[in-house]
Amino acid sequence: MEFSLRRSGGQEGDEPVKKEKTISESTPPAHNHHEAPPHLIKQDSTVAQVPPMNTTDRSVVDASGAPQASSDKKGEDVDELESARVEMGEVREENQRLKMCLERIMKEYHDLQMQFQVIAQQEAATTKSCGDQRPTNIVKNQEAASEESDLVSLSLGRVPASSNEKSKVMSSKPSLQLQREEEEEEKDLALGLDCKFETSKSGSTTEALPNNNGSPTNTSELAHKAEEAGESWPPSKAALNNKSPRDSSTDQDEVSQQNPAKKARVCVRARCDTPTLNDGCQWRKYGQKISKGNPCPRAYYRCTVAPNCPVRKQVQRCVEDMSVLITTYEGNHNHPLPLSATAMASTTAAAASMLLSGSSSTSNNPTSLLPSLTVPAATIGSDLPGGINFYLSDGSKPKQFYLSNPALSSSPSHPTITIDLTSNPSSSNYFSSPHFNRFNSSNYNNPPRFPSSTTSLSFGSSDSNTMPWSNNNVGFLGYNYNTQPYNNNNNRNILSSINLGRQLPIQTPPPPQVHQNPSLPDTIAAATKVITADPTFQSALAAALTSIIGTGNNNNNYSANSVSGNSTQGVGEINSGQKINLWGDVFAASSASGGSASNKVSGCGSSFLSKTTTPAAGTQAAGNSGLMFLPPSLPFSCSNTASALSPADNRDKSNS
DNA sequence: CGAGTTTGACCGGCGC
DNA sequence: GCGCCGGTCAAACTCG
Repeated sequence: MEFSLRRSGGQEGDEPVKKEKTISESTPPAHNHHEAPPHLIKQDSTVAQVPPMNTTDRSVVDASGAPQASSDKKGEDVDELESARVEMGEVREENQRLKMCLERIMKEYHDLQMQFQVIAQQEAATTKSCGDQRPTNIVKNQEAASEESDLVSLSLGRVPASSNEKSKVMSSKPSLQLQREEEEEEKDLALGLDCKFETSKSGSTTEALPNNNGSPTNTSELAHKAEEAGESWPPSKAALNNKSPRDSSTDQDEVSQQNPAKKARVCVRARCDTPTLNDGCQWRKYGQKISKGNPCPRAYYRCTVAPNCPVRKQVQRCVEDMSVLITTYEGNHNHPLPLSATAMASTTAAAASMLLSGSSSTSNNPTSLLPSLTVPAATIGSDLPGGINFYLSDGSKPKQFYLSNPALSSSPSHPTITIDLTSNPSSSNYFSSPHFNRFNSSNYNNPPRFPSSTTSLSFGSSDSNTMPWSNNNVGFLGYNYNTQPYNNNNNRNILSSINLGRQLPIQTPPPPQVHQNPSLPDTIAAATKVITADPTFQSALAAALTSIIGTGNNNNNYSANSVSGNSTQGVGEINSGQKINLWGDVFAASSASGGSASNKVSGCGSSFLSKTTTPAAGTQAAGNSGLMFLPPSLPFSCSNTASALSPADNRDKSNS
């Protein structure tokens, strides 16, 4: 609770965060000590360090104040003093327990880090022994290992030291200093998600990729690219501020040349009866137009949280289903986000990053534009549609969203990734439904450029019946390349049927239990391996997943666990699915404090999309695979406060 | 009165 | 070169 409040305060800016941190470190509320569950390691650790002083101070005050009180209150003061001493003793005991707990966790963290280094070294040695036959793979393995160590930063915007440095620091620093450092990281986290893709500064990932032209390929650079793209969005704005619109000289030209694939967009489709999705941000409408092919007007909004925020969004009703609201986000926020906005912002940022990573790291091959889902050339022209289809189900309430293949974008200058939250139950045969073609295009008004090329990634229940395109019953996670070169047997194992885009050779042996209908735990475990193989995809996936199911119940164990903000060390390092876990934690924490703000209007977000996996299912998922499926509720809701864009509101301007 | 919205005009990219 | 269209601007307007 208190952690969330501090994070919330952190949204106001850097200085308030620092001040609040300082205050919190020096004089934490005494009651916090009792409210915090024991597993809130960091929070408790902070408290554990200081409260003795606090309580001591209080006892001092009592002791010093008592003699000065009137004599008729002396007995009362003595009683208070006694009770305070008892309480102080209890607090000290609890502090000791918390200290021990912290030390134990730190030790475990350190041990795990050492083990990881050993494994990484062994793996590197093994791959080196293979010679230079497949340097790309080796490099990618190392990169994967490196990135794995940077999962936290990739997910949460931390900029940690390398694992070695970190371990050194961890082992050498006093616990209090360590905690302060961790809180600094928390502050970084709280300061927004703009830097969430910043990775280790070791630079190991950049040189690792053999890829091409020096174009950025790792997540960090891609994110930077996305950010640059976002910030470079308002050329006219910049022109207005600095120069005449016609004076499009050096700077912008350079930027545009350096970012040919700029203006990535993330399109969110959600069923919503209210004019706009309340995604937590503040938006100002600056225009409205009728777009071709859709009688519903398209409204243009810009983010007003910060004066110069480049983020824009477009809101438009779906022409085929007026209940579906299509919100397209473009650009990255350059300011701390309200907690209620972090989920959507991180989702879109991750998706945009994913998008740009592909478009920037590859050539003109449209099918390779999908960064983490590189389509084998053989799939071009196949009958499979392109895109990532996330299909979440608790067995009875399937949720589905679709990340269109940006390579299929009909507007190359605006690669778009679509997150479909409409969860259309009628689209049981999703790819064959009329909706698909609509989603498949980056602009649903336009036909897809490559309607027949396809990749698909599906997340669904183990019930294959709920996975319309799953033709080999891969179960919980299916990602099928029927034409994948090394996947001649679709039923071989899940890894062989999944390619997360790097064309990695199958590094891990098939899961021990491989059969046509793998049991759910096995499938989840396999899926986890696959997911964890690609940090970029993890980010996008985790963000998207948590956007749907990762927030909501503020009084659950998940959010409480997330409050620590440091679960990466307690859980993430152990769990191969730490990234998703982290995102879930973040969003849970986010919703815990900011949900009330964003949910002041109950709209489609909660009413339509709050179908959930049961806590038990989430627990099972977390336990088996590290995928912490948090109790759901969408981080955004529909807002009635925004300007109307209802189907009836067709005061269409025909001003073009 | 300030913030936000509406709406006609304008601009630039793109296809023909 | 021209027209279409998406996107943005900015004055007028509305609202609290």
